Amino acid sequence: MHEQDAGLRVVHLLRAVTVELDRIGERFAARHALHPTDVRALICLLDAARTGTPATPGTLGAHLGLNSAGTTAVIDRLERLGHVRRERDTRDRRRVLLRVDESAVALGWSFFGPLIHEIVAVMGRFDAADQATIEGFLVGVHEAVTRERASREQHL
Amino acid sequence: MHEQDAGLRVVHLLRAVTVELDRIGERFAARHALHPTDVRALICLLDAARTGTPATPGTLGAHLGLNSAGTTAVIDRLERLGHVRRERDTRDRRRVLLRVDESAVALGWSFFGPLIHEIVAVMGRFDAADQATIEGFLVGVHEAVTRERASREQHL
DNA sequence: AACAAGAATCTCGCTGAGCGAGATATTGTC
DNA sequence: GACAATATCTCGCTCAGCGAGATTCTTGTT
Repeated sequence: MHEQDAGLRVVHLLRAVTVELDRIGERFAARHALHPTDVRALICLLDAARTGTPATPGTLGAHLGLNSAGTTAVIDRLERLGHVRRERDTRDRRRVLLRVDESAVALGWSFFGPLIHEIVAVMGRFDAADQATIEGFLVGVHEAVTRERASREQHL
Repeated sequence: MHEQDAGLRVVHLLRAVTVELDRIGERFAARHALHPTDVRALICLLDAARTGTPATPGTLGAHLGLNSAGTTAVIDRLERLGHVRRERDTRDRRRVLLRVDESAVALGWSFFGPLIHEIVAVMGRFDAADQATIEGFLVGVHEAVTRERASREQHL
């Protein structure tokens, strides 16, 4: 069993996991009258809420790769469903702050909860040293993939 | 450092990697006048070609989660760009076989090549035992995630 | 203070991806 | 040969997202 073979298998596995996660996201979207983009937006907003970063249409659009018109449309849809509220920033009154509602948080947990549980269970099969190895590998892959993307965006 | 913390961090890492891979796919699509769906279709067709499975509009549509009309549109676009050819199956003349062109294979390598190289490099930092651990973990995650998706599709 | 330049968001009209319904061609079954 | 099943395609429609520009507010300059 050569290292390179293991590398190729791992690439395939990562891709397969990615595909499955995407599909789950799509299913989830369909079940809640959302579009895949809306789910991505919700995840982004929940992340921001969790880390305390203020979210605005501008930051959201940048994360999603949408222009301002598309971003407005996403927020309109989420607001109509009651997952998000628009609030004028009192400091800089050009800006709009996006507040996620309780329903959005609950929605997020119903999406990620079972997934987190499953993966924590898989991790539970390994001892502490192996867990550290796995985490180190994923950190490495994340860095490598992020670097790859950055270099591709550069010579655009 | 509790196991559960490691589990959560790993979940976040996997999600981050997924997001990055998706973005790379989108960039790649934009650079080659393709839509994200077209890239997914190409990957699907290349996989089929590699494993020798005959690809048809029906199987492709099923993999992509599109209906027949949408599938026809995807194939039209790929055919117009010269990446795919339609060929009537001589056995069952209702069916159309999808043949990927050389250009599509080259396109696939230009997409995956650097990514594979990066990840193989990350794997190279670990010894054989750790590589086996990593692979085992990813297999476990893949199974878990696939099971999750299946159970969600079930009670639809 | 008045004004220009810039920033954040929204509105309008349009293109095109993907859907539903139905048409067309081919195959296996009775 | 009539008929249901299967594979693909056509047509018309909806709506996500884009480009261009309008609107509202802020900041720096004079």
